[in-house]
Amino acid sequence: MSAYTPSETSRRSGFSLDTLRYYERIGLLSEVDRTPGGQRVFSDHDLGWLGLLRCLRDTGMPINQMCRFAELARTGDDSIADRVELLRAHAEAVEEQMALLERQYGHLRDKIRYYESELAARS
Amino acid sequence: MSAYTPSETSRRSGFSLDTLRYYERIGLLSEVDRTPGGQRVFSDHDLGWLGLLRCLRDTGMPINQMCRFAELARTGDDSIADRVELLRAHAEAVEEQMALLERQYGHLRDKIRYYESELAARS
DNA sequence: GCTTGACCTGGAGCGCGCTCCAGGTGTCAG
DNA sequence: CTGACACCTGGAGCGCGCTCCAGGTCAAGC
Repeated sequence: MSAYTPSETSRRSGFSLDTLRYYERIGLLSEVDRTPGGQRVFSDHDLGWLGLLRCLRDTGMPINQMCRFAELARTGDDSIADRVELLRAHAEAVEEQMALLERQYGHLRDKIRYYESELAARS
Repeated sequence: MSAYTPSETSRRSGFSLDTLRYYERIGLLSEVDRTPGGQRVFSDHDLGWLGLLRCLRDTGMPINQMCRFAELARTGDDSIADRVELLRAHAEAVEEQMALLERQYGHLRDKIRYYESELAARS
């Protein structure tokens, strides 16, 4: 169980220092350990959790939904069923998002091809 | 060359009335035709352009980049090379976005599977 | 002990992309 | 002609997700 400074945690998680503090403030990150002097000390467990948060953020989950997830996680094992349900719903949303993205990416490629042919015709 | 009311244009494009007006205001949508009384009349050409805007928005292009694209489009055929370059750069960004999304979707599925096994073990 | 740089807090501010509002005008069916 | 409803303008406001700031404290190397 290693200990990490705030800046190292920032580097490893990809969240800025301000964002880490913000996440703690809004309850996304619960009660990080402190030195006697009050500076934060992050654990491997915190880093793991941050990794999950990053995954959720990158897949577009809004903050308030992540807060609900965090809240469930704090209530212990009894909430696992609820958590898995939340994640499944999110996974479905992500699937739709990917489908839309791919469809629009196709249109984008079509448009590029069209412009390229215009370009060729003009030269 | 059909004509469309604002509300019909909204319905067809998926942009709200306010958004259509906003887009015109910031130059994303240039000089929409008007009735003698001053109400907007959208053309097939406008709808086509809105379709492109939708494609760009759905793939995450920021507004200011779309404005630059619109500006190029207004300058005529000479800007086609610049436009295609802009679109190609964007397409690359979209590819990265899709790759990240798929990677994180994988992690999400892993997490769900992990929770499910926890759930099974507890029952 | 002193310096330096990382870190602390509470709170204000920001950039984005709309969205809403008030107060007025246009259009069209009956 | 009238009523009802769609639409107009300029400008303010909002929700999100951070980000920045001032003014101070802590920790570690010399």
